[in-house]
Amino acid sequence: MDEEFGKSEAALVAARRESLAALRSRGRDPFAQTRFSVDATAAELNARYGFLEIGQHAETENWNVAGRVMSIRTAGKTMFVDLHDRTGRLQLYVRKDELGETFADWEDLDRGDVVGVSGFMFRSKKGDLTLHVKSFAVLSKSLMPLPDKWHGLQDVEKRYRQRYVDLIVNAGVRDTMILRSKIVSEMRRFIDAQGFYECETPTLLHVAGGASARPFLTSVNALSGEEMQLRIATELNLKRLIVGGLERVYEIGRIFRNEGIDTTHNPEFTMLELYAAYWDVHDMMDFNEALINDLVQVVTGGAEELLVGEQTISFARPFRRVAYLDAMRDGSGGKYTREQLLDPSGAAKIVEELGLPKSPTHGHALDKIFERLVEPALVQPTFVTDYPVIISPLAKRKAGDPELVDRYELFCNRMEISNAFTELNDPDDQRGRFEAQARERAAGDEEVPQPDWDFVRALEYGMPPTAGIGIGVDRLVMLLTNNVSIRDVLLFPLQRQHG
RNA sequence: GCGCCUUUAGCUCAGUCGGUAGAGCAGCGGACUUUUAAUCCGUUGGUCCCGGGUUCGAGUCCCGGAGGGCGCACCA
Repeated sequence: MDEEFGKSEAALVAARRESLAALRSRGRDPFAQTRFSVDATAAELNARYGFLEIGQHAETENWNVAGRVMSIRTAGKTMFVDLHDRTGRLQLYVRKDELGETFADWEDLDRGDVVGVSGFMFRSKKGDLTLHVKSFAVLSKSLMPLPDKWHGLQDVEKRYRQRYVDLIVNAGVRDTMILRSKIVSEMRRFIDAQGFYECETPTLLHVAGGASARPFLTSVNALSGEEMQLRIATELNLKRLIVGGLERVYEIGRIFRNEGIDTTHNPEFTMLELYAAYWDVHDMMDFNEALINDLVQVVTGGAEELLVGEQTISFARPFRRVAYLDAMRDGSGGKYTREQLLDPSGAAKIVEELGLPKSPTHGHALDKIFERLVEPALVQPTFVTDYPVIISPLAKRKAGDPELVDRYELFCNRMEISNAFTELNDPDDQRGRFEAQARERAAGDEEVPQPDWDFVRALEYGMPPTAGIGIGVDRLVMLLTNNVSIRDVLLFPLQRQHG
């Protein structure tokens, strides 16, 4: 029969189909309707029976556990099986003299099959807590061969394209994704405790604004094919809700930017944006510090330090603070002054001196200079404050220093983690800045968003003084889970269609 | 978009100077009533990413292409 398949993967699948047929012939259809009542997880049983000594049994207590068979070790008329569920591993022990004819069903199980087992706990001779199986059900059949039991799945391409296989065999990936879920849920808990409303704003917009990025384009059949864009930020709609009087709002949502893909960028990513009426940028800094500190403690079980790569990063409060222009000055050994940096031709000259590619705009030049001179040193959490207004079109000017705004970015491990400011609520100033953007766009810079004039109208109704923040959730998770690529914290990172 | 690296059995990987494809695991058959990368004996399994070229002969060298990774560019 095997000859009919010829190819080795097909032969492996054929062998599994044969054991499927064998199970069915004995009335054990893995795909039949079966309701198996699970009453314990691997982790629960391992914790609960930690007291058992070698050879000791807890025969009077019966447990029902379900999971995937990940290793089968036969020893004559007994078997040891590793069962994996979402909480971890549990060893099973099976004896032919107890199961009789149904022992044959165990012999037809393959690595990867899903079973439900009932039995009692004991500690084996080698000291492993083990479930002694009294009865069982085959709950699903795995027809595909699994990767190497020891090396797991290493092929990066296959790991991303077939994440389900990666999750089955690579425990670290599962741990990271579960930790991500815990981080996001703790984020919600922390925010909700301060009276914020979680809001859902549209993903499909006529004008994607609130950031500078190329949007994805689509069209709506029900509106005669009207052109629409996927959002590049949630900012403008959340601020409309502040105008509407909700006062404390946030959204943890998917953002889409039609730009490059690399270790810190995926075209769709998750952003937390949060707005609080009657807060200013300093309130937001306190909030930000407390939130990050809390998340670090949740991840570490109470510590305020994280090992990221080779570095230990301390999240003890307060975080370091440095003003944007001061950081540039210090990063250049005192050479580059505020006057030079805030002058478009002065900044262009610095770009040239540093050997950076020529920048199309003053704002772009400042970013490049900052990236070169300051960012590499921002390993410990640092608030960079007092950004120039020219790179902050939605932030309020500093009192007494209108070239700067009340804004900060939080950097950690050389990555931007959050961006926050006191929101611009003067509609005339906002209109002026949008008009300036419209001119840049007309001059050919496609990254600059189209102005959202209705947003100006909303401000004309009166927005309370407000502070807002955006936090890149994926990058924060990278930091908290010690991963260097955004793909390793995304379940399904974008990949080119199969070639 | 550019540069570098990479692609060999289901998985993890070797493959020398260009000489006709290897291992471990998994699978299959067998032994074993406390194993845990179980062990022991036997054994199946290949579009060497794709397409050209050079050569008596290409997994190996050359050209083109595809997928993936990293870096650069882009990403306030």
